Amino acid sequence: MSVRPITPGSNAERSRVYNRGLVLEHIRQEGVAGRAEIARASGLSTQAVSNIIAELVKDGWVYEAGRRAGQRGLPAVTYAIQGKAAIAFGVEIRPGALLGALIDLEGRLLFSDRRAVTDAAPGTILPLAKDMLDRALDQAGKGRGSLMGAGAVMPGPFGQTGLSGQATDLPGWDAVDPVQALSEALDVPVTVENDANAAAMAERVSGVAQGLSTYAYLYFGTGLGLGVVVDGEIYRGAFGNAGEIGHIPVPTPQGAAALEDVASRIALGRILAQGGRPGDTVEDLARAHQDRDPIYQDWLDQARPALGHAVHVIENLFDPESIVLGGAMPAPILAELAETLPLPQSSIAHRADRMIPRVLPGTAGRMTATIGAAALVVNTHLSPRLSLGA
Amino acid sequence: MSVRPITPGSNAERSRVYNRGLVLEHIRQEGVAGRAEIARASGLSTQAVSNIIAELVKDGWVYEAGRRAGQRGLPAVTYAIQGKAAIAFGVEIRPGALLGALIDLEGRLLFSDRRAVTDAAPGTILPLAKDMLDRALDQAGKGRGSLMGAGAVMPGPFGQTGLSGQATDLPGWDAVDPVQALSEALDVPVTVENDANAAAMAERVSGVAQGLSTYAYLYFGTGLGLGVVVDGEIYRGAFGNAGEIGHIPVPTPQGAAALEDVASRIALGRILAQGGRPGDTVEDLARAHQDRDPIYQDWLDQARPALGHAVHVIENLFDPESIVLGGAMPAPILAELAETLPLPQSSIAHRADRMIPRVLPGTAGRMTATIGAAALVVNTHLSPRLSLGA
DNA sequence: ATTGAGTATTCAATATAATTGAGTTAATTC
DNA sequence: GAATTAACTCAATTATATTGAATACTCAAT
Repeated sequence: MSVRPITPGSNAERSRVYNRGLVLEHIRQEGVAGRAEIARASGLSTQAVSNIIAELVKDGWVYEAGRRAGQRGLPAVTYAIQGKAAIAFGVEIRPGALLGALIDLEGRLLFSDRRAVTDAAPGTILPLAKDMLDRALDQAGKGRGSLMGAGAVMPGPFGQTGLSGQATDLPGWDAVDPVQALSEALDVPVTVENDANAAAMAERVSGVAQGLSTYAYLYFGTGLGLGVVVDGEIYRGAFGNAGEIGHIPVPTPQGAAALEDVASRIALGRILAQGGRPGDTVEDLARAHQDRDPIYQDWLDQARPALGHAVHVIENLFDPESIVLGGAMPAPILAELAETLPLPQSSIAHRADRMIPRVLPGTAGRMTATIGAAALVVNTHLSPRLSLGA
Repeated sequence: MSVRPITPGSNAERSRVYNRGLVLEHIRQEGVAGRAEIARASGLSTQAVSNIIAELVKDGWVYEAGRRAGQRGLPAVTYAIQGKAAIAFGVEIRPGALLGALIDLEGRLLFSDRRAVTDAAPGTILPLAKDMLDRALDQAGKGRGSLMGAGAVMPGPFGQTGLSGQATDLPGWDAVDPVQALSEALDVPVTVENDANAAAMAERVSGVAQGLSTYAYLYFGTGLGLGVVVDGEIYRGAFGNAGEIGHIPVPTPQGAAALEDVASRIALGRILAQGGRPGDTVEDLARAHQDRDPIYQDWLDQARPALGHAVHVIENLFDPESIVLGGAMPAPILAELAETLPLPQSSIAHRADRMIPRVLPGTAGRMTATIGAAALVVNTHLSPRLSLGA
């Protein structure tokens, strides 16, 4: 607020970055594309597209992918993205562990690792992260030249606007600017995000949301988070804290309760523990699901209407193309939820001409957010927005 | 979906439009501003800002507003917006009436009118609208040269993406493309929006949201709508139907009910009618409020927690700077609601360092959306986004 | 009063990248 | 085989932003 962020003006160079992103975005969405086709889609002249493509070929980001036949006229030379041309690193910092992942332009996972830590203070984490990046590059056989940057996932809230105020869950990080600390330690530009937003990006770069540009992601992590992607860009709100869906009240037979007290991973783990079953790990939950444990069924019976309510609210307020369910939950549970959620008929999303399912199961597992951290970087290059001054 | 909107590429001319908008936006927010200051805020060179200012002065959009003293160095020449340099027309098409408004760059109302119609079909409305525009220009003493464009408010949903599907509430408009029909009839570029979004813009151009760029607007119209403005731009969602807050379920003592069945203008009118009081017009409601009619009190008792719940959801999902209450409700009722709404403590918006109230009373009255229609046009010129291809 | 530092501004030259228009190539259709 | 259509290239032009040098004005220190 008080510190107004510089809204960057445009000039020739920034236009080029932006237009280059448009070209890449189009190629990615179509798989292969010709120059004239890209020109029509972007409103640029064919000459401009030609120049940009030439630059991209020179940089190795795209390659010639044959000619398109069938039509009249000169067959178009098509181009495709050279995934391995560029890579991005992602780290996830949690109280008990440091996770890392390396992906390429097409979202392929080249490396992943997990290190347990007893102390997540910057002094411990930063050198570990640098180490992990070096090993990742080494193992993937890549040099720093092709590294676009790094993303980091940390428990929020962190002050997007400089005014943090609230304490983070990570001891020792209150006084530290994570972006600066990580940029220096890793020696690359760093983006910091919360888990739900990062996971949402993972789905766009390599997962089930590849064809989508405006969608929501319900993330099962510690609690329940909502990542919203609008036109290929993460929606953060005025203070960077949008998507706090875990605390919204949902109706239950016992009266209103917070969504994440009813429908989260923690909620399931808790009632399993109350019933004398193990419920701490993803595997515990998977077993409860597979055995059709009556306690799991109890959770499902209360989680389903609660999540259905959440879907209703998300659909009516955000009007997304679809809602993805993902995160630290066993894949079969996500699939079951996605298939059997009670979807309100009265929602604006309930339509006959709908092509995409209203709810989609996304990537499951503990690495989702970590991969998402790396996906953040890929996304800025593949669908840039001028307003971000990328 | 199938029809991908052309994401326009950037070039020198579009950059200029965009940068020109940045300059205007800065001047508007500051009241008066010097060139070097604008250059710092926008990242543009002072020379670029100088050129843009020269152009704006030539066009009459800004004027020299004295020199800034007090500092060291050469006193900066400051500039301010010449409100009367450009105007915008807004129309609101309803089943029973046609409303029109003319505002200038600074949001001042130059003309407003209301014509009752028995038939809202295009054949009736279009000539009437043209007539109203001509009279508006005449009465304000303005020529068409200073008219930037027109905005129109209609009952949605209309297919942003070409696929309408759902019937509109306006008979005769199903088969017509409103943008094209109105553009031809009025002979200016036309933007079409729903009432809540338009009203939200009215608040930004001339109302209580002038300093805000990301906020939400709860619009009391027929039912209850939500307009969301993100970074100065209307949030529409993937299919143009975002903000349908009226149908989301809220807890009541009698179980869950749709928000607009509990807290809307219609709901108040209905229970007043059930109690034998008149409740059709805004004046009826104002009287019930002023007399502290027990039926009004009943409505208030159920509307307050329901709206409080809505505020909670909006705050946690959108994280706005503030939420504005406005529309076809008597101003005293809006003020009472804004003051006495139960605001959840658990929301991310509940913070010590907050400068702006969480809930603000906005413009009341039946013309809000009509003025908003005109405000849409002003806003595109005063805070353009390159992605919109303005 | 004089000097120096700091800020705003202008002028002229340069740079970047997009557009335009004419011409070329290669396929399909008639 | 000619006409048509579509993709593409080349060279020239254009729009706009940036850069660097020079100038103007004011406050503060000497």
